Amino acid sequence: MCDTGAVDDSSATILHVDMDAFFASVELLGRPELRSAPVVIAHTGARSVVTSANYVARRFGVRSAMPLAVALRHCPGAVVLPPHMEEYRRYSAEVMGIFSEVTPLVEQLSIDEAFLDVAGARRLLGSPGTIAKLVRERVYERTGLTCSVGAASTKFVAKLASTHSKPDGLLIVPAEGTIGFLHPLPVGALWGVGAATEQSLTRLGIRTVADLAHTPLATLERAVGVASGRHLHELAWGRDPRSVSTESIEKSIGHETTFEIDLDDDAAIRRELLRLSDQVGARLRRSGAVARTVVLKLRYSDFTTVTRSRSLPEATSVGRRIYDEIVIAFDSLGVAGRAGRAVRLVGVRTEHLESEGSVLASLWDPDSEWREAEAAVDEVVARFGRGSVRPASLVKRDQAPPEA
DNA sequence: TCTGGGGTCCTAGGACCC
DNA sequence: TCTGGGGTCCTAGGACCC
Repeated sequence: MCDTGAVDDSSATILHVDMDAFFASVELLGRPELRSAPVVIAHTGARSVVTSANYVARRFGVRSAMPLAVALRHCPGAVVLPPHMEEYRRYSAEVMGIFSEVTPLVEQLSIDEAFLDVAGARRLLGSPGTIAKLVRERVYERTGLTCSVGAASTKFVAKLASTHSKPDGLLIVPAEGTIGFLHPLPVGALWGVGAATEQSLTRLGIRTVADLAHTPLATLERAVGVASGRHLHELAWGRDPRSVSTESIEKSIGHETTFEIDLDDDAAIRRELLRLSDQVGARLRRSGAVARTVVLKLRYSDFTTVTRSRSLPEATSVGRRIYDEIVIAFDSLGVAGRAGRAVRLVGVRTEHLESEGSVLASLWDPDSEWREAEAAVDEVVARFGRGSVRPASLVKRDQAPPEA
C-alpha cells in the first residue's frame, strides 16, 4: 500500500471519501482568521456535546460526542461555534455532486462520506488512484474543503484506508496488500467493533485483527453473537462482499429531545411528546411515507433508557394519531415505572414505513379530519416557515390542549 | 467527565399459526 | 398426557456509527 502512483492500484476500485472535520471546516471557510485556533462546533447549553472539532482542537484531546464541558476543560481556549445544518447540507450536496461526475455508483453513508465504485470509470478517467486524486482536487477547487480518500477492493478496507490517510490524504490498499494492512490493526479499528465488543474480544486475548483472524469461528460466535462473530471473522480475512449500493430505503423516522433540566411534570412531558409527534408526522408526509409502528423512548435522570412500542392497525403519517399512541405508551409506564426518577429525554420514532400510496385518505379513514388539518399546517410551514406554527395549533376545537 | 440527535442492525423471548 | 418444528410478527433492549 502506498500513497503514490507507484503501486498497482487497478484492483482498488472502491473509494471511500470522507470530508475532514466537515462541520468545523465549513465554518472556517467564512472565518479564515480562526484557521489556526482550536474550533469546536456545538450547541450552547449545559448538556451539549461536541458535534465536530477541527484538528487543532483534536490535538488537545477534544473528540466528537464529548460533553462540551469536558472539551473546554481539555482546551479552555477553544472557540465554540453553533452548528448551521442547512449550510452543511448545501456543501454536502455539492460534494456528492462531484462524486456523481466520476461515477453513477455513489453510496452516501452520511452527510460527509460516501463510497464510490469506480471500476467502470477506469477507461475514461484512469486508475482508481488517478480518480481519487481527481476527486480530491475537484472538491478542494470548488468548495475549499479537504477530504481524505481510501481506495481498496472492498468497502470496509476502503473505509479503514481513508481513516488512516486523514487529514487531507489518500491511501491505496491493493488487493494483495489487504492482509498486510489489516492484520496489525487493533480490533477496535474494525467497522462495527465498538467499546463493548472490543472488551469481549480483549477478554479472549484478541487484540489485533490478526488475533481475530486466527480465532476459531465458534469461539467468536459465542463471545459476540452468531451474526457478528461470522461477520468479524470474514472482515479479519479481508472478505467483504457488500457492493456499493445507490439506493437505500428509509426504515425509521424519529425525533428526540434532551431537556435542559430533568422534568417530572407530566403535562410538560406530554407537550414535548406532542411537538415531537407533529414533527415526525410532518417528516413522514414530506417523504411520502406512512408508519405502522410508533416507539416512545424515555431516558430517566439516572440515564437508564426504556422504550415502548405500539403497532397500529393502519399505517399513518398523522402527527395527532402518532401522539395518541405515544401517550398510551407513556401512561402504561406510569409513575411506578418511573420510580421517582425525573425524565431527562423523550423521543418519538416511527418504524415499519410504507409508501403512503398504500393508505387512502377516504371517508372511512378515522384520521381524515386530522390529515386535512395537518396538511393545512404543512402548507403554512411551507410558506412561512416552521416557526410560524405552534404545537397547540393541532388540537380539535372541542378538545382541550394537552397543557390545560 | 457526565454523557446530543439522527439513524441501522442484531438478539431473544413470547404469541400465534400451520 | 406430554410434546414437535418452522415461520412470522411483536416487543424490549443494546451495540454501533456519524
